[in-house]
Amino acid sequence: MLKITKKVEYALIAIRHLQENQDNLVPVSDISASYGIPKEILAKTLQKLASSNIIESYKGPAGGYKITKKVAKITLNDFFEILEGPTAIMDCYFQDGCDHLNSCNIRTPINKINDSIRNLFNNLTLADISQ
Amino acid sequence: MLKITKKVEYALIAIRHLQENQDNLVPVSDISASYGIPKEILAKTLQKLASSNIIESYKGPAGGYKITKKVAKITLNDFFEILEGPTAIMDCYFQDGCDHLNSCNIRTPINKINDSIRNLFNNLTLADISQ
DNA sequence: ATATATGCGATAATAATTGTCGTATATAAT
DNA sequence: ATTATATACGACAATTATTATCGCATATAT
Ligand code: FES
Ligand code: FES
Repeated sequence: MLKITKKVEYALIAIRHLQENQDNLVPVSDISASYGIPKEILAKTLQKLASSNIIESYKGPAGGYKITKKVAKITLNDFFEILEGPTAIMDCYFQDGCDHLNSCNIRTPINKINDSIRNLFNNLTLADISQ
Repeated sequence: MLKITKKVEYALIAIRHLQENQDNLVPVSDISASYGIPKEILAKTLQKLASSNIIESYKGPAGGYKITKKVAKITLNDFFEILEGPTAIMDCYFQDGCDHLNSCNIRTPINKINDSIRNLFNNLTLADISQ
């Protein structure tokens, strides 16, 4: 439990790689080959990051991806939520219609813990992944 | 991603319930009925907690579970690890033989983040779940 | 034109989680 | 002694989430 997904892992690896190669356009195949990441899954992940303007994409030969300047300002929480939706250790942190809400005796403390975790991820940026 | 399991959710609900009923022995069926938790799965979870001496078990009629005094000192990290094994957002935090170790460019930052999360859970106890 | 690269939806394979069933053991009460 | 209640434990089934693959479309540099 409490695992990040491979999708996020791959994305973080890619972000760091792009940060270390800021001067070049890097195609997906380069990254997937370098780190042994399945190409298609990485491609779709980077597409999502591109549509969120975290990276820029260029099509065609000699095309690829490039990091944007704002990357250093993207928090880990934003990054996670772009790829995986709301960060919550239990669904009922966001979901309003929880069946057990009436009888539930742990909602408040769980939400506090969740706040702490979100706070942690809100105070880290993608720049912190490259150190 | 980053979800706790139902097993842990159920266990936390049970712990809080037992804390609120310290004077009685509470059978699994009471808790499972009160919160709509599948009985068998809760039973096995409480058995694990009993064998770790977090709660005490009494067999036979009028038997059930009872909280121990040391509960307030059990950290959430210990609790999680009893039920789900090592707390790690990625396997390679603990696992030594990661295939990607040579090429991996995010191990150090990921491990730092993991330390922060473990630190968070090490500074909360089961008593904090009952507030 | 052609080769290379991203963009996108559908679907398959795998793994993890969640839940069920059957049986054994202990014990209090009758 | 017998019965009813409760924990203890292992094997298995069902469900869900994650991970990976496939096919086709679009853009663009040469
Ligand atoms: S389980 Fe949803 S509110 Fe507690
Ligand atoms: S993926 Fe295992 S060390 Fe980075």
